[in-house]
This record gives sequence, structure tokens and C-alpha cells, in this order.
Amino acid sequence: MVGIPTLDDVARAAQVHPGTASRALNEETRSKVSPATVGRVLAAADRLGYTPNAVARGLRRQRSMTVGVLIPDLTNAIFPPIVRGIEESLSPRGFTAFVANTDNDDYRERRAFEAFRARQVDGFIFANARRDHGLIQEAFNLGIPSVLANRRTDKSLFPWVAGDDDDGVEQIVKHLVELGHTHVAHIAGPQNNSAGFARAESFRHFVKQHGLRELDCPVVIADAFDTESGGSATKQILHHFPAVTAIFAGNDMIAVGVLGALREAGVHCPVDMSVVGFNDMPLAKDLAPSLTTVAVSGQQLGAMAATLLLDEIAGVDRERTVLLPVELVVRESTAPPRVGALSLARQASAARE
Amino acid sequence: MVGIPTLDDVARAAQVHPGTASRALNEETRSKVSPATVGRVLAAADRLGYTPNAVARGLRRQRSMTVGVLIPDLTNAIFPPIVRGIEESLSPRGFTAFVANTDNDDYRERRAFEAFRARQVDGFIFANARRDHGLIQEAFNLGIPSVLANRRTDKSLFPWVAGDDDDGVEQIVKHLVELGHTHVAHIAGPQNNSAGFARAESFRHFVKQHGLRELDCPVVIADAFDTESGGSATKQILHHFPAVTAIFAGNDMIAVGVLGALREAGVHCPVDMSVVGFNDMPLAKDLAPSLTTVAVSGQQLGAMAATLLLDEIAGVDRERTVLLPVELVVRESTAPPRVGALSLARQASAARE
DNA sequence: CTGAAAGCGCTTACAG
DNA sequence: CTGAAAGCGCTTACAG
Repeated sequence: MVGIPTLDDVARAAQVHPGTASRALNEETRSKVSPATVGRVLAAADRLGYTPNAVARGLRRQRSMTVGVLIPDLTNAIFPPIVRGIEESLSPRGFTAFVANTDNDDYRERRAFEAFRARQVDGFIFANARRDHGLIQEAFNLGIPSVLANRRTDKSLFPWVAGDDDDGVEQIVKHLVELGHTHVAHIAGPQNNSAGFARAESFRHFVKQHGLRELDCPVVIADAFDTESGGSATKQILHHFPAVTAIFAGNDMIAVGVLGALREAGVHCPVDMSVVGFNDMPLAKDLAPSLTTVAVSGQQLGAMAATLLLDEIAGVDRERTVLLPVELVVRESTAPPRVGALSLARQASAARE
Repeated sequence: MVGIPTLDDVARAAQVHPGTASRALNEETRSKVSPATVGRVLAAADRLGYTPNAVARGLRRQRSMTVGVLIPDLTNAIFPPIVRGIEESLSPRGFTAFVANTDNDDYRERRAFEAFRARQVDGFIFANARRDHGLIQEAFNLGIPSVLANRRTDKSLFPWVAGDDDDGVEQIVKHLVELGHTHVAHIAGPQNNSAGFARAESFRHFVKQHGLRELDCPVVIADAFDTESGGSATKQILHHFPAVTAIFAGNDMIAVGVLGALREAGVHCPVDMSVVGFNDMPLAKDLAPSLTTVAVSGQQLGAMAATLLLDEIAGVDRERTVLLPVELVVRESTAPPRVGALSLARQASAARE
């Protein structure tokens, strides 16, 4: 026998009709075949090293057992664990994932979407949602089973899985207030991104609820969830809000940028400035100082998103929104504010205004 | 028209036979069809929003236009850029990637391999090679087109793309020697991994070539390319080799572990100890101190691996080994050794022996 | 230049 | 319980 064995090869070897071989090989239809025949077919399949051709099966069943995953930027440390979780959850149910980076670029995003559609994916996991997202709206109009991971659209189109940001932000604000901070700044992520938007909203809410004055708690919007944007936002804060003693960064990458800018400005973290991140990405604990942040299990998030999607594909009704528990991880980057006067560095920085 | 339009729908709308519609739609066969007919078919396809079913085409052509990518750990920051590069190179040629995490686990690895085979992938990119790798040997025996990315097997089975480690290590050793270091330690990655093995070999070679004494340049083998292993290896070095003034870490993650362990031991980097990493992963420049390391373009590496694979699939002969250029990026973590006596901290650390 | 037909490797109603 | 046949949506030699 040359080449990869097919069902016909197995049927011939087992001396049965291909239809019978197919039924014997398939768990769900096996009961329709006599045990003796099943035995012969299985033995033949085993002997030949037969693996069903998933492409042919997909064509016939009109189900590719394949899922498209759209990631905005795999280089952002929070997404790899999500991808892992997705695979973890897909694989035991016989599904496989196509993964594409979209780079927050409409063209690349659409290209990936269409390539995956042409490949007959049974559904999509979008980890790249913006609050107003044309492509996702389109997927909704086309009735394609989909789930949103991490970020969501303003309109409730598809089921959505994310960490409980509101709870995370409350824990952060509470932690800082308990340390004695009264002037806390927030560097928010882009506001067309639901995470950036929601965390900023929660921040404004909880800061007020914990008795801080709105004026003392400025929100600066970063251009992106990255270190550069975090750095330049920090410079703005140091310049315009010298009374601030704690910065809550919209995510860990922004926080890394904050730490860098503080170092550059000679502002010591945590003595002169506390810093909090969000996500607890892999290296957060290895930074100097190690980063206080809110942990969300990306793997769990991905796994849950995949589970919801598979249920949706199978026609099972499920909850539309899953908020995963989050946990504040206190490390070295937060401390009580320095009592009394501003540090020398902060004074100098303020004097330069 | 309900549901996704098929070729038959297009043919009917254009009033031609499906075979003709197929030829008109396909660039390579279009010249066999009269321009008028091509026009009608294209118009009909456009009007219906027709996209060819890649699964059906794959079945018929015996070519899925699909590639399997095996990544040992997507959470390791060097792999996401590689995946990006792979997609970058695949997509314009009409290919799409299945991606799986293997976690250096034989079982998961094999499961992914078989799932991808069942999906009729046209080839594999293995970024998870160990020097002696059963699964890759098996792929070779089966004659499956494949390319190794980053790591390789000892036996030359498939084409291989990687950074020029030997050159990178030479640049590192040269840099440290020029700074005045005479006692340099290397924390090598696992020796069943070609990168870990080759870098250690190169280190031993160049250290000698640059006139350092073998005895002064110990090599400690880390259990894994991660921070924990880097940390414990550092403790060993501080304990057993107090004269060492520079550590070359097998990769950046190990280097992060080194920095942490030094901080914990009160050894100042770079004043008391220089540290060099390898790979220039995304956060290397944001560490404190920022990390001197060797930059390899993961994206370029992935793109090249995909290109080699597609050529192999197309039956084009290509070079078997591509070494990409590397570049030493000097940052804050390296400096001349402190002259004269050991620092107090190092003395104390040595005294504790 | 176009049509008719076979076939890629499966699954699954339909008979018997 | 098993076989015969149709068909998923394409492509492509083969005629004409």
C-alpha cells in the first residue's frame, strides 16, 4: 500500500463495504454494526495506520471542526495564555484552531477573517474587539457563531468572556486608599477598547466612592496599551499633577513604561510613587520593583471562550457573559506615600514646570 | 439564495457550466475561457459574494494550503514574533497556519501532530526540536515536508532556520573581554536543546580564543530557559565562583532570573556583575537595568522558515540551512569590572561559603 | 472555448 | 446488520 491509507483501503482489508467501515470506525454509529465486524474493521484500521481524512469528513458533514482565532497582537504577553487556553479546550473535543495576528489593522483583520471563512471554520473567537467593530458586526449579521474574548463590542452581539475588571479596579483603589494615597492618577488604555474604557469608568467610580476628590485623581488616556504610551503619559502626570503619589496603569505594559519614565525622572518607586498594573503578565513579578497588579487567568479565559463557542456551535444555550474572578497581587511597586513634603526629585520635577 | 453561495450558484447565475465557471474564476486557467464568459462569471461571483470553498478545493487538489506550526511555549516571548513572521509569509501565498503549543510534552506534541496530519496539512514548521527528536524523525520517515525553526535536531533531517548563534556568542565574549572581564560565567540552556548546546560550545571556544582561562570561565547548565532556572544557577555561581564578574545567560529569560537573584543577593548589576542575555525579547530594553543582549529577528526567522517550507512543498530546491544575522545590543547591564577588591556584597557572599 | 463526467475521501439516509 | 448509492463543493483530463 503506497501513500496514506483511506477508508476504502480499510474496508477492503476488513472485507466490508466502505459504509460499514465508516460506521464501525465512528463511535456514535458503532452500535449499528455487529461486534465481529467492528473488531475486524478496527483491526484493519490499526494495522494500516488509518487516520480519517478530516478534510473529507468536514466537507461531507458540513462541519470543519475548526475554529478561527483573531488576536490583535500575539506579542502582547496577555494573549499567548489565552491562545493556550483556547487550544486546551478545543483539542479534547476534536477541534483545531487557526490563529492570526491582526495588529489592530482593519485590512489584515479582514484578510484573516475571509481566509478562515473560506476554510469553513465553524466559528470565531475574537480577541480583538473594539467597542464599535465593523467586522464583528458583519460576522453577527452573517450569523456566524462567535465569542468575544477579553474585549467586547458596545452592542451586545456575541457571548463575551473577560476578567472582572470592575472588581479588579475596586481592589486596586481600595489597596491604594488603605496605604494612604489620596492623589491617584490613572493611565487609561485607548477608549475605543472596551477594557480601556471600562477600567477608566470603574476608576472614576471607585475613587469617588472611597472618598477621594475627582480633582485629585486625574485620568490620562494612553495611545496604546504599550510601554511607550505608558512612558509619555507618566511624563504628563509628573508635569501636570505633582501631588499624585500613585499611578494605576491600564495594563502591565503601560506599567512597565511608567516604571521606566519614573526611573528616568529620578522618581523612586515605590517610595515616591506607587505603581499598579493590570493582568499580571508573565514577567510582572520579575520587574524591579516587582509589579503590584491584578491577576486574571488568561488560560482560563481562553478555555472558557472556547467552551462557549463550542456550545454555541452545537446549539446549546449558554450564558452571554462570563466574568472571571480576578485577584490583586501586592508586590513591591506599591507602598504608603511619603509623609510630609514631596521628595527632592518630585519637587525638582514640579519646579521645572 | 439561502446560505453560502457555491460554484454551482455562480455557474447558474452566469449561465455557464460549473467547469467553465471554475476555470474562469481561477487565475491560472482563466486564459482558457473567452473574455466575455470570464466577465460574466466574475460579475456573477461578485454579485453573489462567492468565495471558493477551500476545503472542497483542498480535497480535490490534494493540497490543503495549510501548514502546521508546533511551538514549545507560546508564553516564551521569542516565539510570538516567529509565529507572526510565519503568518506574514504564508498569507500572501494563500496558506494558513494551524498553531499548537506543545509545552515540551511528548504527548501533547504527538496529539497536535496527528490532529494536523488528519487535517491534511501540507507541511510542518517545528519550532520545538530537541537534538534527538522522535516525532521529527518520524515526520522525516513519512516524507512530510517540514522546516525547523530556531532549534534543530542533531541529525540533519529538514532545512533549518536560526539566528547565527556562533557569531552572537563571539560578539558577547568580545564585548566582555574588551570591557576588561577575565572571569566570565555562562548559564547554558538545557543541553538536549540545540541552542543551549551550541551556545555553550561557542562560549567555551571563544573564551579560550580571546585568551581567557578555561578555569576562570565556568559553564553552569540551567534546567530550562526560564527565570527560575536562571535564578538558581546564579546562586550557584555566586557561591562557587566568587571571582566571576560577568554572566552570559543562555537567553533573556534566564537573564531575568539572573538579575533577580543578583538583586536578592545585594550584588549590583552592572557595577559588581555584568549580565548579558540572548534574543532581545520585547521587554529586554525595559528591564532595570536594561539588558545587553543579542538581537535576532524572530519575525524574519519565522518568515524565512515559512518560505523554505512553501518552496519545499512546491518542490523547489533550497539551501538546507539559513543563519540569520544577529546583532549585539549593548545596554545598561554590562560595564567594566570593578577594579581591585571585590565589592562588600560579593565578599560577604563569598564569606558565607 | 465549453460541456459532461469522474473523482478527491468521507458520511448517511435508504433499502433490504 | 450490511450494501449500494448519492452527494458535500470543488477541479481537471477528456471530448467535441
